[in-house]
Amino acid sequence: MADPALGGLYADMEGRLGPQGWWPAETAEEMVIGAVLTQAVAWRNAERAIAALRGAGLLDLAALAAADVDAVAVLVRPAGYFRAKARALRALAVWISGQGGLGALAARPAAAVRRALLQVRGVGPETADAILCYALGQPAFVADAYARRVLRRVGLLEAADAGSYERARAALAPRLPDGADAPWLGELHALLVAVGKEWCRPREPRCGACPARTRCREAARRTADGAAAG
DNA sequence: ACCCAGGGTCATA
DNA sequence: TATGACCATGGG
Repeated sequence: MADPALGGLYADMEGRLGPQGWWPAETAEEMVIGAVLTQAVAWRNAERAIAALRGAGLLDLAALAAADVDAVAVLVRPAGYFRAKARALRALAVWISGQGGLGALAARPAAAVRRALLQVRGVGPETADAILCYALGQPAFVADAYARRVLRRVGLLEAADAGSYERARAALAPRLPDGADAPWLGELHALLVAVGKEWCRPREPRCGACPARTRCREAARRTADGAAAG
């Protein structure tokens, strides 16, 4: 059943932080490309790779599907893991093109599309959910590390559920508010990331909700606690 | 010289 | 199912 606290948390974060404008991409295809490039890397670095692809005329799926993997690898090098990401971009572009493009995928059942996305090498659960939510308009929640950390901190996720992506996703799915659509879930995720970024920083007093050696800032903690109370 | 960042794969138990 | 090694660049 729906958990009213999730809606309250959303409202409070939105009121404090305002619209986050995710996903920062000009087109749905660019969003898909960015989803791969930002894996385990600061968004700043993904942006450099995106700019390089744009400069080479490779910022669309049809072009990537036909491009040489090694040439793509050189371009996306600033995003790290460049060989793996070049291969993933090509595999994803080939698959999506073969399915008739993003428009055709958006019209298919989300669960089936998710399973298929996970078969693409280089696409894991988080990337798949991000694509579903931000590029395909499906009501998918991205239960990434920031979201899990913040939701656990504010008491909306048990520690055991916050430990892994799939556990968190399974625990949250039935509690999403009725009518939680893609724009709402996308904004919820963006807000959770914003709070998480502000909340946990290096070289601050230790925070139990953070990864080892990560420390938290007191002011941001009040923001999160306030959001939990609201 | 570390530690971290908008993950995922693969081998292993 | 769940760990651990590995992938690689850029910023603090």
